[in-house]
Amino acid sequence: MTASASMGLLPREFYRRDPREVAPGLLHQVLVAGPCSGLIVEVEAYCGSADPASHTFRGPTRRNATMFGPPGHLYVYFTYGMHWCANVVCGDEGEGVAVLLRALRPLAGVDEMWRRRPAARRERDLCAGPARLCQALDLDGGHDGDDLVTGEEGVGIVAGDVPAPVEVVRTTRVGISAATDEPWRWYVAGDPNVSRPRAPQPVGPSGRRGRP
DNA sequence: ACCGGGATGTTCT
DNA sequence: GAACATCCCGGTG
Repeated sequence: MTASASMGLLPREFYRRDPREVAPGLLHQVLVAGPCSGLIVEVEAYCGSADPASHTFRGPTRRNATMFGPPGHLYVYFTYGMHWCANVVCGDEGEGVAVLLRALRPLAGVDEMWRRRPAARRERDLCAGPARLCQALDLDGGHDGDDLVTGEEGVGIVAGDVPAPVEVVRTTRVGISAATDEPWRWYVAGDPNVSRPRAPQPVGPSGRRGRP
């Protein structure tokens, strides 16, 4: 993959915006990684110094260097001692903002995804979750910093030939303990590949869940 | 379906 | 030393 425009790769300017704008715009675009690809159906925005849940909230570190770099690159990080997660760097260089890719609908290379994810039981489990999609598409620290615009390292995002989603749901983000009220998660309504159909409900004083 | 617990190690305070 | 942008498995209804 080397000829960006001819392959329909999204241009640098697409990413050079607030991640809360980019995130919903990524729904129904196609993430390509080597022989595999998937339709993006769930994303979250992380907003740098304005966002206590963002890796870049406290400034530059070794790990988050890519996120402070130019937009349109992949930021891949390791967590929980065993999982990788992939983001798309947004905004301008130095802002430290990005969009986390949380779920895909498998399109191409599905056999390869099954091989890499023996724990999956159904096709919709292959890429339903940020660490699952990285496992399925073989994204790890070796892809941190890869340029999605040139596609030179084999990863890119191309304009989907599927129409924009009919209905998009906006909720709070998943799996964080800070800024839990910010509605910076978007997913395609009704898509079975979404990792969690609902956002987690707040836990009340009784320890019980959900609605009073 | 929904829950709880364990795995596992890097990163930053 | 604590936290962690998670996942999987095995329990119970």
